[in-house]
Amino acid sequence: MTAHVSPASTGAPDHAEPRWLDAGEQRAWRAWVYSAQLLTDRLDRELTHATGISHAYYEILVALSEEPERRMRMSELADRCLSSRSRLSHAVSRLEERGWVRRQVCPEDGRGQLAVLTDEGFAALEAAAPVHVESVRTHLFDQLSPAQVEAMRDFGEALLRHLDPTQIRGLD
Amino acid sequence: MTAHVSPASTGAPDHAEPRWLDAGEQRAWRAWVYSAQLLTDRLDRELTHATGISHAYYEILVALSEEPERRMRMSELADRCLSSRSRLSHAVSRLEERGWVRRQVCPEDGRGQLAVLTDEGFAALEAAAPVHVESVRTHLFDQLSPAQVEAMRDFGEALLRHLDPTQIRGLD
DNA sequence: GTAGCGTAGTTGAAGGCGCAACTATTCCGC
DNA sequence: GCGGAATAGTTGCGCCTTCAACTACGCTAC
Repeated sequence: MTAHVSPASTGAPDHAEPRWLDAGEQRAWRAWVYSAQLLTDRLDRELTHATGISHAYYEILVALSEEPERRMRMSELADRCLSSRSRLSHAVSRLEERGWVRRQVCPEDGRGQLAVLTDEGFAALEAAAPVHVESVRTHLFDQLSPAQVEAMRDFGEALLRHLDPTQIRGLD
Repeated sequence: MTAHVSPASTGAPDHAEPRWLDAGEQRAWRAWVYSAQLLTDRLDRELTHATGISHAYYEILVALSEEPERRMRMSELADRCLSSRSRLSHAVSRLEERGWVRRQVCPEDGRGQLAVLTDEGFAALEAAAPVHVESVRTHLFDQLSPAQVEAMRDFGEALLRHLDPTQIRGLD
């Protein structure tokens, strides 16, 4: 997967010999990729089928629901949801069609837009939340020892510090 | 994220009170979701931009390259790549257009198809592999202590046992 | 041998997403 | 206060993925 079309050369390197993975690393890597993909797929699928809300949309609703007035600037929301501006804009348009979010020009900045969670949107979120938490319990926490949960957190936070230091806050 | 539209009730449950996450679980969960998404996005992006091969396509090429004759039944390949049949079928069509894979009817079963990696496909994979392994090193292994790598493996394998026991083999 | 069922794989339509181009507004220096 | 650069957000297009319908072949029983 990361070391199969491999070495054989040890002579003059083009750009330095790639740092191939050894067997142990390979195994750890595959365990990570597979489990991450299977878990995200599973959670998304269960949520979508039970509630009609994809995980991506769910996260938007959650982010808005956590704000004081249930409203948020588009770009802040995009950052919070690890989404591109474009993607968020498309998504908010769909959520508007469902009547769960509406847009509102930002008073302080005429360029800006606020996404506002409607009561219907909040209700949809309330209905979906128990389904989601149950999936997360079943497929994640119930499968791990407390020590593994702790390891997962450390590990996740280590990656986060590298990949996006700004996201470290907000881990309530 | 999983416990914000929350309790307040403790009386007669509709279907039993949801098992909300406590603060520690919440934090571990968020660290996991964010890091998993950021890492997969980053790896996919770097690979795609540097080589024109998405991570999904890369995995198909890798799977084929690991087979004795660089060929594999479509459904087996789909399982190996955690892909639906449909998705794989579409993807193989695109890879055929690039001349990296070709289809071949399966001799033993007239219903079946074999996906075969061409020499051009193998060459493309050889070119992409060093880029990919470097990304994985930089964004994953370089950020973790040996103990964390081990924890990641245990943790990933625990989830795998639950989510898809058939994938446990193949972690070379 | 053929009816009926199960399996393998493909296809087309619909929706999600990234990218690049675009509009609208604000900020800054003068 | 005005011109140009920077910022906020949207939009259209194309690719990817899903879902459901479909074709084609194999298997079993009668």
